[in-house]
Amino acid sequence: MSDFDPFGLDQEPGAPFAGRGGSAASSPPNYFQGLNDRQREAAEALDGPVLVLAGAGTGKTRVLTTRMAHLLASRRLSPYNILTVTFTNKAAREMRDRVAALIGGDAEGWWMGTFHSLAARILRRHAELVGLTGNFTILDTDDQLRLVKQILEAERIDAKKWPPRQILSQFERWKDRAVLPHKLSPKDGGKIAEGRSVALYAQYQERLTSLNACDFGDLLLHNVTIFQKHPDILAEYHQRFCYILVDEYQDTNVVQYLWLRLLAQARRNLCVVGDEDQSIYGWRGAEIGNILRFEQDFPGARVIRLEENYRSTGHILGAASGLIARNQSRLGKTLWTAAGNGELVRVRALLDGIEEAQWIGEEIETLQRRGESLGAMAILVRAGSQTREFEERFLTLGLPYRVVGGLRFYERQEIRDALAYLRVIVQPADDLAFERIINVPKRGFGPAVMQTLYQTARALRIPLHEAALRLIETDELKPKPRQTLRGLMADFARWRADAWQGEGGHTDLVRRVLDESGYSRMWLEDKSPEAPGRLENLKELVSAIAEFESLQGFLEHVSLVMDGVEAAAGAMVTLMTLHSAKGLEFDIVFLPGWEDGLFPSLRAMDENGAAALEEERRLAYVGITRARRQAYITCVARRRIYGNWVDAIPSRFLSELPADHLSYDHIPPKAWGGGGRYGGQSETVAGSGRNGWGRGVAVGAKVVDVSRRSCSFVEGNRVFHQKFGGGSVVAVDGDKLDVMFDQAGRRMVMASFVRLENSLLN
DNA sequence: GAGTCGCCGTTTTTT
DNA sequence: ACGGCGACTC
Repeated sequence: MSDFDPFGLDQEPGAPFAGRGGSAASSPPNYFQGLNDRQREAAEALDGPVLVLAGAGTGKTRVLTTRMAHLLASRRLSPYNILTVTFTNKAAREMRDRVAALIGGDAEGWWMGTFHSLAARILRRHAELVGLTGNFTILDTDDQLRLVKQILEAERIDAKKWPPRQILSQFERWKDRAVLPHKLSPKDGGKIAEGRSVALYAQYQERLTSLNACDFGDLLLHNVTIFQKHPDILAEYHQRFCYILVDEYQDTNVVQYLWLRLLAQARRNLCVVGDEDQSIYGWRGAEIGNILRFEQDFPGARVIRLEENYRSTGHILGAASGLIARNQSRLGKTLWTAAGNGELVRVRALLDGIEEAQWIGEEIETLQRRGESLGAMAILVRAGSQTREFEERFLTLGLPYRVVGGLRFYERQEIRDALAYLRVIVQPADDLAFERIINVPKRGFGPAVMQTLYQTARALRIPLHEAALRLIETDELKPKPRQTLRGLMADFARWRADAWQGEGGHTDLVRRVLDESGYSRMWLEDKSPEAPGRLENLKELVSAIAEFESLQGFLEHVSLVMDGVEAAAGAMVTLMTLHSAKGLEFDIVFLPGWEDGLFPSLRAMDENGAAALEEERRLAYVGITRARRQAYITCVARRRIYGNWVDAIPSRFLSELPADHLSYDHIPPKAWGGGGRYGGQSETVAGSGRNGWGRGVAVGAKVVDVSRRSCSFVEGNRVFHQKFGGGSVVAVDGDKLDVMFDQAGRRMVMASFVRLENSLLN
C-alpha cells in the first residue's frame, strides 16, 4: 500500500489534485500528456451534457480515465461524487486499474461499476419501497427459467408449444423497455403462450416479489420506479453524483437510459462515450436510438468526435469505413490514421468450410514461420458453431488455439448446485435454491414428498424451507423421507449457525457443506468422464470464496460478476465470435464465413429487416477494425448447415467493401450462385483437398500425411489432447483411442486429435 | 428412480 | 449432425 491517499481522510477534500508530479496551476497537468487535441477536449469538457463519439481504436478509455483524474483535480470532489457506468465487469475493472495508475493511488470509494452492480447497490438501500427486503436474491437464468416453467405448468400451458426460453425473453424485452405488466393490455403479448403472456408476466413478477428476488432486468427497473415515485430519494443521489460518465452508450437499453436521465436531470453533467457504428446488441434490447438522439435528449450537448485511430493501418480503416458508410442510422465519423496504408485486406473464396479452415490454417502457419506470434492472431466468426471446423483442423495440425466463450465458471451445473446450498444457508426463503438442491444428491424424495411440500407451502403461504420444517413435526410424510428431511433441515440449521458465528471461517464452512451434504461424494462416485473436472471446479469455488469477507459478499459477487478466471492467453490462436471480440484487438484477424445468410445472418434479417441488416453491417465493421496490421476475409461456395450441404453466395458486405483497399486472392467466377453443381469438386475435397480454383497444391498434400500418421499409438502411450489435456491410452480401436485423461476422465478421441505427450512426468 | 428413445431446434451474450 | 430434454419403460 502506498501512503499516498489522494481522497482519504488526511487530506482536504477540496485539495486540487494535479496528477503524478503535478505542477503549478499555470502549466497543464501531467495527465493530459500524450492526448491529441480531440481527446483532450473531451477530457476537459467537464460541465453539461457531452457526447463523445469514439470510433474504434481512438483511445476512449484513455479519455474517460483522464477525465476522471481531471474531475478530481480541478473540482472540489470526492471520488464518490462521480458515477462511472460500464457494461461489463471487465471494462469496470480496466477503468479502475487505469484511473488508479493515472492518479498514482487506489481507486477506492468510487461509484464505478456496471449498470447492474450500481443499481443493485442502490436497490439494497431502498428495497422496501418496491416490496423487497435489503437482502433480496438476484436470480440467474436457470432460476428464471424454472420459475417460468412452474408458472406454465400451473397455468396448464404446453411448454413444448411455448418454450419457456421464448416466453422469458419476451418478459426481458418488456423489462428492457421499462414496460411493467400493468402497462400492457392482454393483446400486447401477441400469440405467444396462447395469447396469455401478459398475464404470465404479471404472475412472474408477483412470484419474484414473493420470493424476495430480482432478475437482472428488475435491478434497473426497480431503481427507476423508486426514483420516479420518491423525488426525495432521487434528490439525494442528485446531491451525491455531481458528474456522471457512461461507457459504451450505444449499448444502453430504454431502462438504462431512463435511469441515467433521472440521475442526471438535476445537474446535467452527463458525459456519454460510445460509437453508434459498434452497436451490435439490438437483439437483446439495446437501443441505438439512445446515442443517435442524445443531442435532442440533452439540448446544448457538446459533441466531440474522436477520429484519429491508433490501432489499424490505412487499408484496414479504409475498408471498414467504406463498408459502414452504407448505414443510414449513424451520426458519422471518419477514422484516419497517421500510420501508413499497410497491407491490403485480403479476400479469398474457398470451396467449403473444410477448405476454409485448411486455408486459414496454412496461412497461420506461414505467418508463424515469418515470426508472427499465434497470440497475435484471431479468427472471428459470426456464429459459435463455425469454430468447430477450425478446431478440427487445428487439432490435426497441432496448432494451439483457444476458444473464447461457452459456459462460464459460474454457469456450470456443479457450481450452481453448490451456490444453491449457500443461498439456502444465507437466505432460507430462497425457494428456487432450495428446490434445486433438496434432492441433489438423491435423497429419495419422490413426487409424493415434493407434492406434500409444495402443497403445504402454498396453503400456508410460507417458503418451502419453512414448510419442510413444519412437515417434519407432523406425520404427513412417510417415516423414511421424514427422517431424511429432518436430517437435512438439521444440517442447514447447523451450517447457518456456523455461518453467523464465523466458526472456522466461511471457506471452511463451504467445504464442510459440500462434504456433509453428500454433494462432493456424489461427484466422487460418479463414473462419468466429467466428474473429476467438476470436483476440480468445486475446489476452485472454495478457494474463490476465500477472497471474500463473508458468504453474503461472495454471493453478491457471483450473481453480478459472472465471469470466472480468464484462461491464460499464451501463444495460441484465438477463436471467438464477433460479438465477444468487441473491444479487443489483434495484429492479424481472420474473418471467415462471409456468405449471405450466415453473415449477414438470414435469421436476424427475417426478424428485424433493414435495421438488422445495419446491425450486421456494424458487426462486420467491428470485425475488421479489430485488426492492427492485417485482415483476411473468406467466403465459401457451400457450407454444411444442420448436416446438409447448402449452396452459398458471397456476403453482400464483400461487394460493399471498397475495392482499392482489398486484394482478391482468387474468386472463382462461375462457382457462385450456381445450381449446386460443383462437378467433381466434392470428391476433390475428400481426396487431395484441392480443386481447380485453389492454389497451393503442394501444401494441400500435408492434409493427408497428418491424418495417415495418426494410428501410431499403442496402449500405455502418454498423449496430449488440445481440449482434454494429458492422458494415457487405454485401448486403440482403429483410428479411435480410448484415453484416460488426467483431468477430463475417460474418453474416446480420434487419434488425429492427440499427439504424443512430450512429458517429463511419466 | 434410472436408463433409453425420439423429437425438436439449432445467431449473437452480459449482468 | 448433434445435443438436450421430456416422456416412457423397467
